[in-house]
Amino acid sequence: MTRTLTPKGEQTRRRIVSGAAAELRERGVDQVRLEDVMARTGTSKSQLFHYFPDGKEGLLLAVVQQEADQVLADQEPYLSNLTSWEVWDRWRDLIVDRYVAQGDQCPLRGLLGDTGRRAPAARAVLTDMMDRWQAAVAAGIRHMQASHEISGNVDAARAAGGLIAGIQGGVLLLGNTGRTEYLESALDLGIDGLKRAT
Amino acid sequence: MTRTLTPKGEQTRRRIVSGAAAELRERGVDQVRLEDVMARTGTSKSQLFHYFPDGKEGLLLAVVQQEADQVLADQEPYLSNLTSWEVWDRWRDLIVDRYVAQGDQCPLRGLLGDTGRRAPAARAVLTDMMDRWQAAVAAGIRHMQASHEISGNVDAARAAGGLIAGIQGGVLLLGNTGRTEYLESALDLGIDGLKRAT
DNA sequence: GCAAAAATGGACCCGCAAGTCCAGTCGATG
DNA sequence: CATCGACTGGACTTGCGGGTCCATTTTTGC
Repeated sequence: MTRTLTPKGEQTRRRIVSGAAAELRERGVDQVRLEDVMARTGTSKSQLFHYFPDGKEGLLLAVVQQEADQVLADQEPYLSNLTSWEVWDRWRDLIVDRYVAQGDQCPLRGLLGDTGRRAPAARAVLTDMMDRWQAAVAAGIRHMQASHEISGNVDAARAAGGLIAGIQGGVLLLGNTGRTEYLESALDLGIDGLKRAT
Repeated sequence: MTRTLTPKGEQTRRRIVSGAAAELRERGVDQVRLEDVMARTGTSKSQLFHYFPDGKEGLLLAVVQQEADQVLADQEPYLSNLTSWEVWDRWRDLIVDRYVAQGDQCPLRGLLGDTGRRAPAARAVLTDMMDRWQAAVAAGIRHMQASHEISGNVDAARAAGGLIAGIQGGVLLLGNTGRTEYLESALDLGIDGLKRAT
């Protein structure tokens, strides 16, 4: 992939990616111009195309890859240790806090809209992230089932999917309406439902 | 608003709006070109600007207004009569069927993404729709509470918001991954939770 | 220290799509 | 049947923004 990159080149490349990520957060996917990235990172157009021969799409992909990992990492250490209701509640609060603080600055949201139809590669990265996310939550549910705190009748993977859908929708509506209740309530409804599952 | 429109003009205007709506479904908000609408509706650019002096944005707004109402209308007669668990279940199935059939052709999804940041008017129409949607679901919850089939402890408006968030997220993920489980499970998790609420 | 390759600057090209303009036609109304 | 305003056609303008090119400077490896 990267054929020959000197230390200096690698540094510049990183600067471009993180600058593009910031620009993406502020302006949204289909509003970012290469010129914006250039201005913010102090680079020229030829540098952009030097490091990302596929142009905007390639740059976008690099950013998405980085940000997708970040989304999951931001949920630690709770996400990987959903082994008691206390942790579940902390996880819930962490998500709410994170997205409320972030507001409508989600760098990935644009890709989930129909902008992503044009960027299949970026979309694939996101689907992969969703899978990992769902798997982590499902593992938590199974753990709670092992300790008989969630009914064994619950389909862990499916319930995890429902919970994640609620989070996605909640974040989406948070960005559009500015109201946090959607996200909060979706999480509460889902988690409370699991607690009381028969 | 409409100053003088002869019957013929009104017909043309309608043809443009519905053609634009179809184009919107197929290509997505930020991919629709005026030229596409012209081709589909057999109109010229001057006609577009004759009926929509504000250009693309105005046209878009007209379409969104129409489609937003449609979203709610499509959920009838159940949405307005969530007075028994049987109706709730039918409503649930209707939503799943509708969006599965629709696939990723949701004309509004694009607006909910960050494309909507540029179109505040269109976004306002959507927020209004969400409010009406939430109010209808909340009314259903309150009705079930009156007949003691949902606990009085449940905050109806809040729970309705959570449910809608789940639907939104489910539809979003359906469009991206092609999997229906997110939407189905979000609805099940939410409705089952209401059934068992203490 | 010297080729070769990588890194950089910036001018240029090009296509696309929104929006403008004006000339011309149709249709309602007196 | 005359006239005015709504309606239509289509050429033209304009600006934006992604992508290309080449000359120049800097770094690397021998």
